[in-house]
Amino acid sequence: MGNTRGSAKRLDSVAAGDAKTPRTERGRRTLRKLLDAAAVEFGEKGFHEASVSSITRRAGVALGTFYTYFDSKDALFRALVADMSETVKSSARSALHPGMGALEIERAALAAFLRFAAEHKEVYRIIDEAEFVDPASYRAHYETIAERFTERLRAGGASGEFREGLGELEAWALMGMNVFVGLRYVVWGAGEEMGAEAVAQGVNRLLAEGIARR
Amino acid sequence: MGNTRGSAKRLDSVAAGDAKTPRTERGRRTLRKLLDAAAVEFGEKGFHEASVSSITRRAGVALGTFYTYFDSKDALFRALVADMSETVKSSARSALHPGMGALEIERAALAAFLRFAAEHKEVYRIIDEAEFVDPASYRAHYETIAERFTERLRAGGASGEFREGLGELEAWALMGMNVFVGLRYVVWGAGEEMGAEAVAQGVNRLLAEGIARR
DNA sequence: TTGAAAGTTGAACCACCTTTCAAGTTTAGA
DNA sequence: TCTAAACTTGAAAGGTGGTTCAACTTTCAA
Repeated sequence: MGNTRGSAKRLDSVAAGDAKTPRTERGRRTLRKLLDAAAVEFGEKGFHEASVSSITRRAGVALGTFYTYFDSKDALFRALVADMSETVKSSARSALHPGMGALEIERAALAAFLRFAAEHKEVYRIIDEAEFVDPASYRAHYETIAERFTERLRAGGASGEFREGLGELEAWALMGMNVFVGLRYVVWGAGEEMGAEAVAQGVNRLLAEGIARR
Repeated sequence: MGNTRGSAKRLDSVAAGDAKTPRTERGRRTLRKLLDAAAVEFGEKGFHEASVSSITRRAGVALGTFYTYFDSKDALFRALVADMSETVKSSARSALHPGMGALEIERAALAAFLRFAAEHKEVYRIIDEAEFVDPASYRAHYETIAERFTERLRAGGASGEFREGLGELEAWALMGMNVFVGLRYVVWGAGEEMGAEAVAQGVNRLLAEGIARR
């Protein structure tokens, strides 16, 4: 996980949530170390197996320092989920360019999501575990993404590229496809078999044509 | 959760896994009480919040009795996941009748899955949590189901109802659709909005036609 | 009827981990 | 330079809850 640039923005969004805002440069560095260490620790062990002391050890700070920045282990997890949820969304957004066709947009968004997941496998796991540790965030995460899908489906309908009447149901179906192929081919299938582009291509054909013979 | 009939089979499959087989009728009753109580407890609180003492309290037996039947809290969870995974699969199987068209089979399987999920919401949660408590079972569960999907897609291709070349990728995509619409419309959307049949119908049309305008 | 195996009981043990805190160090602005 | 605020430290408090165990009760086959 990169540090030097771009992390400023991330720190903001985290601090806005459950972290206590540091007031010195040194404090910001320590908070960053804790967040990075926590992402690795939660990704490897899951929330309950992860321990605060192991996170601080990884971060190279004393146990007590943790509580300067977070009220609890839960608060850290919430801050991390909020941050990652934001990152996932913006990674998909950044793949979309004006002038793309509606179908092409879906392919590009999935490919971007898969590439992102390949680089940050821990994100998959942490967001999934939010279902049990912080259900409200989990729900909010998927509901927000489903809204994006719904908007794109409606836009495609309006432009005449998609059939009409597509809505929330289809949005959830598409989102589920994307999540599951990501789990299977990116998180589990470590690099072999199909790459992000091939998977996105196959799913896109399914979207375009369905499975029935013409 | 029913007890009197059918539970014999369930007990077998559980005992074959991580539970110690009872040798008397009384023992079988106690094991059943523990399993039923555990399903409720894990469903409500999740694995980590659930406690062995609360499960035994619910079951109306003493704390120590638990360890007559299970080596650990983990072993109980594994036994439950194995049992539920089996139940989910057979509920889909039982919805399929000879003479159905390939597309109709997919609709019926999804509708059956959704009806089952509506009646046993705790199953959804417990299997999902297995990703963190018992990853091997979680993976095995979805891989087995994906195989069924793959077989059905190939059969549909062979009979000329589906296009050819459908395989594992499409199987995971379909499975993901089903799981996510189940989460949204059955587990979260408590009864309102769309019922199982309507959801299955909508998803089926997506499968048949895709989303592109004809 | 009888006794050995199966099952039950719940207090106590114990390992683990989150959280606190008082004392010390560093930072940054005046 | 100086000092108040920010930050760091790690030992220890405090809780939780899984697991053990030895004494006791019930079952069932011979």
